Amino acid sequence: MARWKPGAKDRLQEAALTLFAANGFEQTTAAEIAQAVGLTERTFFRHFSDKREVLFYGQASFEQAFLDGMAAAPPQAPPWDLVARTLQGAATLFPKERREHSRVRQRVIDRNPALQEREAHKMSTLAVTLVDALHQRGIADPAASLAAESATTVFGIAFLQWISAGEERSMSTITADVLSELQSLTAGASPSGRVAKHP
Amino acid sequence: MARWKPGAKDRLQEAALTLFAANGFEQTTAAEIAQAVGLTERTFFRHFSDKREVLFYGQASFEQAFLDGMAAAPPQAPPWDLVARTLQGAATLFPKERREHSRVRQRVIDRNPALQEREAHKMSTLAVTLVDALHQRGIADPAASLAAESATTVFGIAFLQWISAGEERSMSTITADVLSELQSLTAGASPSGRVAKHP
DNA sequence: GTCTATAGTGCGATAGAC
DNA sequence: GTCTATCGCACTATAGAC
Repeated sequence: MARWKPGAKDRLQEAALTLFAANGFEQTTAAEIAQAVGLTERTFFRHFSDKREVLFYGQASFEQAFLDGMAAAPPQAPPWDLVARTLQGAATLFPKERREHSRVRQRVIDRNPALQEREAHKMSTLAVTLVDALHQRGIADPAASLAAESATTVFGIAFLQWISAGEERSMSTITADVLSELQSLTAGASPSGRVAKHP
Repeated sequence: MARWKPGAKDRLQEAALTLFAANGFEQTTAAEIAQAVGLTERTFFRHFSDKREVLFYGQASFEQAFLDGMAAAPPQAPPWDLVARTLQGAATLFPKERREHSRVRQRVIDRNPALQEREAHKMSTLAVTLVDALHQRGIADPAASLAAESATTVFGIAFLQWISAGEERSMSTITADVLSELQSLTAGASPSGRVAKHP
């Protein structure tokens, strides 16, 4: 038996989500989270540079899924195709089994502005990563920036739909739908007669 | 003469920007900012709920300019027209005279992740405000969300261009350009032969 | 692992404006 | 007298330095 159980980071993350969901983010101290898994506050901050990060670590593999999707496109693919591919890559991160976990996590974030800030920042960090990848494919600005931001926008809207109550469709189905809605929107008219009709 | 000079909030903001630009955000304490204008740390936090907020207060009037632009559109205007109008409203906030101030502020933000988080959050707050306004015009989701996010995306990209070195065009010219680029992008091909050509 | 600075909060006191 | 801006002090948690 090892002196320390492995996976301290994952256990801290799990305990943190549970405590945040039960008692709220601000009401939970870093020391409490650490104690819950038999570690000290100091160790918590060794794994996570700040308290919020415990809910967001894993950004690298998150971004990689988007990049892998983009990489699956042919070299000369136009930007709009790359957006679609990128979203297909992202969808692989969200299989059915993760839906409930995602809902819990989102509920915690929704109740705390500091966590919303971090989430917004992680999305804009993702956009920067995607812009770089698009530049490397020879896409110039502002097309590259617009494509990258459109991808994160569509992803964000699709994700909220995916975790909404009663939603059954897969993430990849939803991202494709939202993406085509964006295309319709910019063409000057929404599909399904949605334009300017009062509800 | 009054015991307290009026406009303490504005004076704190001005002093904060100067100190942040000179010494960096983290190296500047709230107490230093307060002292610089003859107040105490406690008073600083009475005006600003947290240290970052000193660079972001004024969000309400910022958002109002977007809403005013949207309000100038006819009642049955399609979402895409509303995006364009919203951006025209936003552009009124950025006359030539503000360009240099915006550059200084942005340089401070660019050098600090915590400030980038706040900025990202303020943009997503703006998007929520715009979604509400679109809903009130009878635009349904996901069109409303996509239109709101597209507006903030175009604004953000246009703003960075507006403050870039050597840029002379007005904000409203740039937002219009970026918006039409987005339209071209979603149509499947970028203008000016930019697609998939290596630089 | 310990020590410390800073952010940020709560509450009571004070000093004018009205 | 009321109202509001400020101050002063005690306090906790975060986060980084040593």
